[in-house]
Amino acid sequence: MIKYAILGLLHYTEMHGYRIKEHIERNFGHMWSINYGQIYPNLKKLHDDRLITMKEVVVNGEKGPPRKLYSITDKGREEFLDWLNTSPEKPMLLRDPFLMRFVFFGFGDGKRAIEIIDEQISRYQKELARRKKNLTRWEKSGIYVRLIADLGASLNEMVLEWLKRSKKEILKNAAEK
Amino acid sequence: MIKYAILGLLHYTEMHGYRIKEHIERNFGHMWSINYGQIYPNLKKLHDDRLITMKEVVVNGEKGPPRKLYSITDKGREEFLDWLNTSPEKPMLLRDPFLMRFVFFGFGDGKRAIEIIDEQISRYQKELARRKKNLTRWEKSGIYVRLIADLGASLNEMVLEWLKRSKKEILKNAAEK
DNA sequence: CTTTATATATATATAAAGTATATAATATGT
DNA sequence: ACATATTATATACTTTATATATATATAAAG
Repeated sequence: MIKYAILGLLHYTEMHGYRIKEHIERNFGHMWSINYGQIYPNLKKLHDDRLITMKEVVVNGEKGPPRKLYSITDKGREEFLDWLNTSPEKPMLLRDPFLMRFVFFGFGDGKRAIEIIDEQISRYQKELARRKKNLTRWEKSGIYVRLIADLGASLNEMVLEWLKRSKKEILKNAAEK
Repeated sequence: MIKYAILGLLHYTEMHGYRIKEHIERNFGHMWSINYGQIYPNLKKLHDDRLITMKEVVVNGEKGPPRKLYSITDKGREEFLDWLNTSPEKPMLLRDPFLMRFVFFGFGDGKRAIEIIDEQISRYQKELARRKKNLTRWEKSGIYVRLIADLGASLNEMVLEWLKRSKKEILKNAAEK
């Protein structure tokens, strides 16, 4: 799927690997992260498959080694649009190290569980503040990107409320015993 | 992380691979799925590392080849609890093939986008109905498991509302042009 | 004016997660 | 007797994710 994320970005404009990472983190970094170890091998494969082309450029006054600018080809555009029109294969996947622990908190120390929940609450509070502040930034990026940003903020808010409610219930439950 | 999911389940009771998959899909299948290709290699590794023990049993009157019953060892219990007490490394990851397409819908055919959103709406409606019906089933499984089930249903409901709202906004937006 | 730190940029090795498929044993229906 | 479904394990392969190495240029510190 990373393949299509890259093709989608190159659909906007030509880019090099480093810039692609920046964009992904800035744009849909609400919900995921990406890694150079995923980007460069994918770029290589896309290039081998003739879905993108590459030109090496040195930009005067800019830091770092020469950049490899990739552009999407007609073949790439075609394959990207084919993918865009197919129905998504699988439903949402939520693999979260916190939730994973949460289901098993009954086996561990209740006090430590509350501590971890508190950490999570402050993490989500910071994140929500950051998102709400940035919501306006997406207004001009088109309706779909804006709606995704809305979803990100709503999800964040919902989970935060759930965390607070859970903490209360767990404490109440512990007090009753 | 699958390693710890398996250890967590074996913390309840001894199990064989096939049963582990059943349990994972039944218990936290709200949000993920798991695969034999992930379970058996993990069981092998856990056994090599002496975190679980194995005994092969043939249950009379039951179908299939002999089962390999795995139990958690003291060493396994220790490592599991250590993990449970550590702070979760990374925040929630949301890698969804639908959302992935959604951000790029601006590049594609608007009518097809609405079709895919409709598919998604009916998918989420069915799923939400199933979840709400099952919510009571978790009541007896302890507070943490119940709270996770609540979160699953809430997330489902929220995304469904977002899908409906998005559809309206997209149609309105298209009509204005 | 040199060394150190920092930002930019690419690349690769390894590990973990996920998909697809093969194999085997037994119960059950026809 | 034979096809079919269910239970169960196993492995090959692909994709995703982490960790780390390398190179270049600017900026800052001493």
